Amino acid sequence: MNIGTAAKRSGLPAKTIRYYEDIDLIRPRRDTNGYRDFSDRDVHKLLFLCRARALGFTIENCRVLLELWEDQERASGDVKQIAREHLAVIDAKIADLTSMRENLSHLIETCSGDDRPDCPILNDLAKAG
Amino acid sequence: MNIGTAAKRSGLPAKTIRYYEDIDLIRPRRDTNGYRDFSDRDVHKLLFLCRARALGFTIENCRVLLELWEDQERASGDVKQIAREHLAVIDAKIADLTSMRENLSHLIETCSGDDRPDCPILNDLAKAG
DNA sequence: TTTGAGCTTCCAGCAGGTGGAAGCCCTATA
DNA sequence: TATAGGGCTTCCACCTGCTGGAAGCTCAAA
Repeated sequence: MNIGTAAKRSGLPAKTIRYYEDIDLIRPRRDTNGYRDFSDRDVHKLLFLCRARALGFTIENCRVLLELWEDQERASGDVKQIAREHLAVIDAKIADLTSMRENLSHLIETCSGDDRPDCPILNDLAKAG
Repeated sequence: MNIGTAAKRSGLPAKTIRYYEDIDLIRPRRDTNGYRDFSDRDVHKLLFLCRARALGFTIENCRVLLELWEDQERASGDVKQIAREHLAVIDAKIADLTSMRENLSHLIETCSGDDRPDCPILNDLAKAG
């Protein structure tokens, strides 16, 4: 099938699929006219990539996960290890954002938000270290 | 003062400070030898930027906030508006990450993580749409 | 045959920096 | 006074993960 069909079936934009080929995540065969020709297996891989990316795995994570997926002999422990490391990264990001959120919402609460110039948000950003 | 000193005082790497000059966030004057010469006010701005970035404001947000900070006449409502919009962005990111986290930690829980090949994490990533 | 959609490649750019090379400048020490 | 080092300068490339657009080919329908 052509890239447009593969895009529809996998949920990824054609541009992204070409990019994934560029960085060697997938290797669809080519028709005689030069068009990419995707097999069902290719689409399956693309779906895999789409889901893994939606879970926030990096491209390099995806590359390894895809290899593990294709390796009939792999141990599930290897996959779990990657997933756990990724979970730690997500947790760190959540913690980071939550602390930002608390700081910022506190600042917003203390700001009158009217047309007077005094503003605790700016004051805080500008305060001496 | 030289860029090294400004870097130490502001907590920003010298490279980042040069970049901020490049994109016109700051305009330190120059010594006759071509070296940047930072005033206390410049360092104050850099600290402001450092804090605002740590709160996750984009560079363009920072540009506006810095202008508002320098404008004695500005209304605190303008600042509050930017802050509130940014809070909404943070909340969306937290929601996103939290949902990822839940999916992933569920997958991890169901994975035995031993040396057998059967792995629910990969199965889920690969399942038919 | 012509139109229009879909495909190809390649080049550029987004955010927000970071790394490195080549080369000047300044100071301390031998 | 020569030299070694560290800090400064500019410029260019690279990072992640795409995305947009231009130029040009191919294909199917009218």
